[in-house]
Amino acid sequence: MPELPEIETIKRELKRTLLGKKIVGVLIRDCRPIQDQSKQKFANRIKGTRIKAIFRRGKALIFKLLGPKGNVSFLVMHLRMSGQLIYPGNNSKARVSFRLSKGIYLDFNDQRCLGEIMLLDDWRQLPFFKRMGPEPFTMNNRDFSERLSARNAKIKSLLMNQSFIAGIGNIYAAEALFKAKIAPFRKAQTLSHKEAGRLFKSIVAVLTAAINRGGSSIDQYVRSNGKKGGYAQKHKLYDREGKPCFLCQSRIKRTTLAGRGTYFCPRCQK
DNA sequence: AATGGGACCTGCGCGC
DNA sequence: TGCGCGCAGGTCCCAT
Repeated sequence: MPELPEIETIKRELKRTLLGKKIVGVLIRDCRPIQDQSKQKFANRIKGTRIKAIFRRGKALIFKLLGPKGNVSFLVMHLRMSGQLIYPGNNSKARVSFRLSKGIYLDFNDQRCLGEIMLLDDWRQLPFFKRMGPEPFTMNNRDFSERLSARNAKIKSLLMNQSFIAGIGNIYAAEALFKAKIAPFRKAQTLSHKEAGRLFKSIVAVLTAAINRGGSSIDQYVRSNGKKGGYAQKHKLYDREGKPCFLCQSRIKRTTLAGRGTYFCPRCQK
């Protein structure tokens, strides 16, 4: 799943339901999500730990765990394209089920099997996080514009580049560009200072609105309670090829950019 | 260093 | 009905 708003939604929900809970055991039905160590080692290490904190970095969800001997470890999850985290879980086919006390499970489902689960002593040492760019909500307009002006890539590719800015994927890149009225295939450095500022504001606005509605449920994404997020109904572009633009009635176009489906309004976005 | 294309997976919808 | 193809919210690896 998904992008920053979806992971942020799950994080907020799981903080309410899981903080302080103990992981009694883990059921690994499919070991593919866990690749950095053996199933057995993973299970032994996680057993008996307590969830002390839950936070998000980019599109990754991170649990801070405290072991019985006071040792700290971090459970890092990336849902990639089709991962789901469900609590309380009820799926006997979940790839991984974390057993909490009273026999209640946290399920990790993942249809396409691209997701990842890692147990680490220090999440910050992971190369994935070391090269990750700033969070949109801690960045300011000036940083964004300055970094943008140094780049030659097409603006949509750059927004989806996690080392440039963290958390934005195909849907929110498209929606933010529409709101800012900037065409996705423009080269980043051709954006005026004013356009860059408008784009940054649009990113923050779109991500915030999506979080407020619990994310975009397209295909697999659901909230941790299994219910759909409400932002897909608010999409102005995504999956609307051939339909009229809400602003100018022109037909929304779809093209491929950097290997990804890319929607835009040929009239509104310049 | 930065950029773009293909690979990794499974399953769905479409056209023939 | 059935098959093959293209497509899907992400990221890594590799060639340029």
